[in-house]
Amino acid sequence: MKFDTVTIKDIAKALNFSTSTVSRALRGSYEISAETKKLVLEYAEKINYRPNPIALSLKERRSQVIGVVVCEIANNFFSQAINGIESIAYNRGYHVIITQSHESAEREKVNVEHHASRSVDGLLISLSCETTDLTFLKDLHEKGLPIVFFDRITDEIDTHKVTANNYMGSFHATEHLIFQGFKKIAHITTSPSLSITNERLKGYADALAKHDIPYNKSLIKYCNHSGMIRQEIDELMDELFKQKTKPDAIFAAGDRITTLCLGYLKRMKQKKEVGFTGFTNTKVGELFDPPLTVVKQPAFEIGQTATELLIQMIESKRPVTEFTTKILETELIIRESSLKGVEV
Amino acid sequence: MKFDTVTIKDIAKALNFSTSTVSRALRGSYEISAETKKLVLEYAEKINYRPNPIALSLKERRSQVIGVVVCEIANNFFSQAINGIESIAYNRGYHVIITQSHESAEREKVNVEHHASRSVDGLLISLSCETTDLTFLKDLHEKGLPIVFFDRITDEIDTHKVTANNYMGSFHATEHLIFQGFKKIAHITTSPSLSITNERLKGYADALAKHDIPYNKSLIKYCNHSGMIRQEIDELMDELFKQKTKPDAIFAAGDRITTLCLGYLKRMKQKKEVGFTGFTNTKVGELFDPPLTVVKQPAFEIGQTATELLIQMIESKRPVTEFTTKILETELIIRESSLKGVEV
DNA sequence: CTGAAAGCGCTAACAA
DNA sequence: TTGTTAGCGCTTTCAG
Repeated sequence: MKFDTVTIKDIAKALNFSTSTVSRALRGSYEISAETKKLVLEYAEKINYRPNPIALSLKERRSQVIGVVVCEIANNFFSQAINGIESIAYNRGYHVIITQSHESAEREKVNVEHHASRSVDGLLISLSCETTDLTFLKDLHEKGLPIVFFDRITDEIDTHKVTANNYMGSFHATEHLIFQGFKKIAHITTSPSLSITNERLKGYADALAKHDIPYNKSLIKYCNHSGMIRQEIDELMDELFKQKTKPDAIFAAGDRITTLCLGYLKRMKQKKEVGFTGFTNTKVGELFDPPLTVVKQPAFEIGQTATELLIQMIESKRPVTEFTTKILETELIIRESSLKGVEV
Repeated sequence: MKFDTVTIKDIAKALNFSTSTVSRALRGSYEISAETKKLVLEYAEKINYRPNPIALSLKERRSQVIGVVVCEIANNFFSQAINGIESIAYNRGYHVIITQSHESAEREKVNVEHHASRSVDGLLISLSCETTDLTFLKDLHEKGLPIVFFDRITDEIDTHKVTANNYMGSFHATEHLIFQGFKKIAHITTSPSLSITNERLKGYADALAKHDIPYNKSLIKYCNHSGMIRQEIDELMDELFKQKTKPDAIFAAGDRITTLCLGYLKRMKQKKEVGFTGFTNTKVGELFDPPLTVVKQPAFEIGQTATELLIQMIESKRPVTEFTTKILETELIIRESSLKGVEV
């Protein structure tokens, strides 16, 4: 607490014990007489004593805090993942504090280092799309800070990772569009620097290949800001619809991108003509016009799994050296936006 | 940092100074020779020294951290408000850490006290709908912790408050429905314990009164969980449509409630018949079927304003005793969902 | 079973 | 200008 809070010292003084005795009584140390323990506990209760976690962190280098860094909480995937994180963490006695990078590499670094310097016990991170230099994370990792990557992961650091099966999610979504008869499927995706981008691109490409549809580079558009900036999407879409091979369907690779693309199509009155599906965890896909076909990620479970792995690392007696990468399956929810020739 | 980090002591040892000299040099104290300062600064840079904020907090009782407590980040209003908060805070050199109460009074208390005990410099809070006992906040406030309430505020604590003009927002929305010819306007709202609930209810009631429409209690439904639980909404809606006075329009008072009500109407195939408007900051209202009429709150600005006031309190030399309550105007965005007799 | 004392990293009052 | 010392709240050897 910040202001004139009761400390262990106050208890000691009032009860005429030493601070160490009080400390021991409070932590339920066995080497203390039942009577003293009772006395201390009761008095502490009475004056509403609360241990100071800052002092504890300084001493113990433990905080019972898990730091989370995501690009943006105003994103259905991440807010759901965070709920998964909290659901596990709180049950295991950890606090969760959340920070946003806003897709800025610099902000991400600042957040991570701030977490570390405030002694979080572990870090859960999904990388920003601007991030290229991972040394700040490597350093922390080498110093022994438990880190689990989720969603946007990296090969450069050897630790636990949890992500959706982006490859298969993308493959199925693309194949679904192909089954519907679409032939010129554009893929609007996130920054090429991200793991998810490549996984999804590969799924898309493999689905095309399987069905002998030529892979047309001009139908692939990267958003370097992953949908943070509307103008970027508008420009990409403009290009897309101005070039000679115009798409007959769009497959968007992210929550924000999906919404922005839809907005664009709506404004251009193309919503009904162009087949559409996207990676998004929105809960209101069925309320859209037309109802939205989506690739839904198990966001909550991803958050949970990442947190379980992290806590496992944190609480492990000896350094963990065996790491897993968990891949959770996505779900393709088919609604009208991807059905060919259906008028609502 | 957590593990074998360089401390001021290391620098002192290496350079053969005392720790205090190093400390002073680092903080740019004037009472230090230019040469020493240069030496220290350079060495610190070289070995990548980072001050330990935990130690600082313990000592200084300052942390350059602002704690935020909201019920839920998976809510357009709150995620936008948080972006407003961060936009100001980071420019002023504060870190922002976010926690969620999930509308649980207990969790809220835990989060608040955790923030306080980790020495946040100030607190930004929007109350959970379950909260009735505010003593934990009063205590902290009396001890001098700067607190600013936003959105869901309270009369019980005298401090700065920032909220939308819920009364007028609600009044205009209701009047708009009346202008459209709706006569049996149901109001689905949040928990009666919340400030916003009453403000919105009053706006609704006054709009009815102004147009001589009887206020019918059976058309008012409270969600005690503010839309966290779908079943609650479904039951309310069932009741609403089973009673003798069935609503011809619905006015929903929150982001989650809005979506859940819409989902219900959709499933009941009532979407086109029943007029609809709701408080929500969704960015995709126009993509809905039908496009959604909304009361939009200046969430970003609310976050910004609250943060400015908070930092002002934090940095004020003497205790602030004059408090303001800022009320920011909402915006009614009219789309088809509230237009009578329009078929899309 | 309990107390004294040191120390986590840092700052600041006091001395020199 | 610099060093010494105490102390923020707590835990933990080491003695008793």
